[in-house]
Amino acid sequence: MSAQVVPMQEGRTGAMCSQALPVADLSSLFARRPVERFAPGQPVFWEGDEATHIFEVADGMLRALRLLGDGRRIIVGFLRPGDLLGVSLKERYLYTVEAVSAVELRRFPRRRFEDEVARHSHLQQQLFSRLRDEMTAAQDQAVLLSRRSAEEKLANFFLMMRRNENCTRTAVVDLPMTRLDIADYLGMTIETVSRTITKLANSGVIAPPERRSVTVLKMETLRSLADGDESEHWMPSPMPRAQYAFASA
Amino acid sequence: MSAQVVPMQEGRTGAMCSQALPVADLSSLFARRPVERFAPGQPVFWEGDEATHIFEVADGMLRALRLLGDGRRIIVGFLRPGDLLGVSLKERYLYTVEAVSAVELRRFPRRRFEDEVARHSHLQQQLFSRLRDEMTAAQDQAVLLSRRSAEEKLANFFLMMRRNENCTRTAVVDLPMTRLDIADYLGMTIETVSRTITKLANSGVIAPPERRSVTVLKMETLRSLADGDESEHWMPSPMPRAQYAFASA
DNA sequence: ACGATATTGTAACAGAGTGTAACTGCCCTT
DNA sequence: AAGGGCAGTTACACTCTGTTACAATATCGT
Repeated sequence: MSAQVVPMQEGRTGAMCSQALPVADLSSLFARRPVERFAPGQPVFWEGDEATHIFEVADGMLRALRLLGDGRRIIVGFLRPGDLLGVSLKERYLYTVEAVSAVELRRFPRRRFEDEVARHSHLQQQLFSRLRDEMTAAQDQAVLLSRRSAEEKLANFFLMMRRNENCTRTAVVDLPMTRLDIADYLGMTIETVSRTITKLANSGVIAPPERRSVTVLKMETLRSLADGDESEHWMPSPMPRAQYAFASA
Repeated sequence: MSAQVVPMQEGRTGAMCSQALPVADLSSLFARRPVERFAPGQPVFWEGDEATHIFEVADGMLRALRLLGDGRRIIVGFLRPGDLLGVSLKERYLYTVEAVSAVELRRFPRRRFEDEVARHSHLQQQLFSRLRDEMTAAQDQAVLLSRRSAEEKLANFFLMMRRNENCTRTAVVDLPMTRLDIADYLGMTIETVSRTITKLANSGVIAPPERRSVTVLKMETLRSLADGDESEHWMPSPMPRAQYAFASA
């Protein structure tokens, strides 16, 4: 997930990590910047603020959220180390970002960031790639929100949060955020989150609820609950298909 | 809306529309391409197909959709003249695109498109701008889907579809798509769509339901129903705000 | 023009999810 | 150790939406 905010995935794949070259990749832009620390709950910037900086998450987790007029809150994504904040934005930030756990960030001036990117085509590629990932994540979230039951939503959520973790049959998934955060991300209420977690625990898919983590007991069952989406992760597609059209009606 | 698919907005704003310069803007790449026609219901490409071309909508309306394993269908956006299809994609298209009404498209090979964009920085700017719009739209859709009632969703939908139209107090909004399309876009069922439209008609906000259009009688009321989002379209933001952080806990 | 089919509208019912509120457990303060 | 505050859970009544079924209407093909 890390919806709106450019997941890293590949990032620096190890190896040539020295800063020999001036700008090896997007992350290296941030490498020499000082670390800024944010306490849990503390805001980094607000929706509507002038977008002066791009941030890279060095450590911890953050939430990106939007507020509706009547106070309803929507979390559009959670951010983790390696993610960038603020790339996809125009003159103003689209959402508020707050620290969930203790967070370390590095910031880079937006103008200079754009200059650097414009100057180096390989950075451009990377940026486009990140934007595409971000788009995909945003779309996936839309799909998740539109046509899925509480159980499916949570199953998906646990799997998304499991990213990084080893893919064993059982796993402990870290949940630094509160139930309210989860609810606002999945478009439900904290009560439904609680009830559903309890239900999953009763059916033995996960261990009895802990405060800040979930222990998955039956990974496969969880996967099947989460499924429905991902329909089938796209094999070449066997059938030939009409591609061009004849005008009619 | 036009969710995932890069709304145009500015596009060619009239004036210097001749193709004097080699590549004035993104649209001009498509200008000399032959028009392809698609009949209503006809697919342009499928989710998972290799992304070989970028398309520009010349006329008509299309829907971009994704299918879930169990047959559930999610429409991630509707496309209108000036919109581009396929820009945000990786090697494969993320969604299926089908014609809603009779459609005219122009296509451009993706490789060449990317070359052109990489070569001209002003095209890059435009492409980034479109991607940002697309992101915003995707996020707005997520917000719409997550925390809104049937009535709010439809009110929003009508307003989105009214784009272009003159902003008078009453207006006829074209709805080329079926109720099922609307339902799958808003994450509800056709019955709920029907009921809600009837309700809006009974309360005098819109005229009695017509098949392929809606006549808005009380634009302001519709706006207030749709509101809640858009919280306040961002005035400079009055209060000073802590921006940096002290580590703690 | 006519009938078949698809789309849309209406109604009754069931179920999932919500909201309120009470209750538990935990952590922190005093 | 007692008290307050907060996050989380649970229970219950209620609401909204989905489901199912059927009627009405439009669309299409012959």
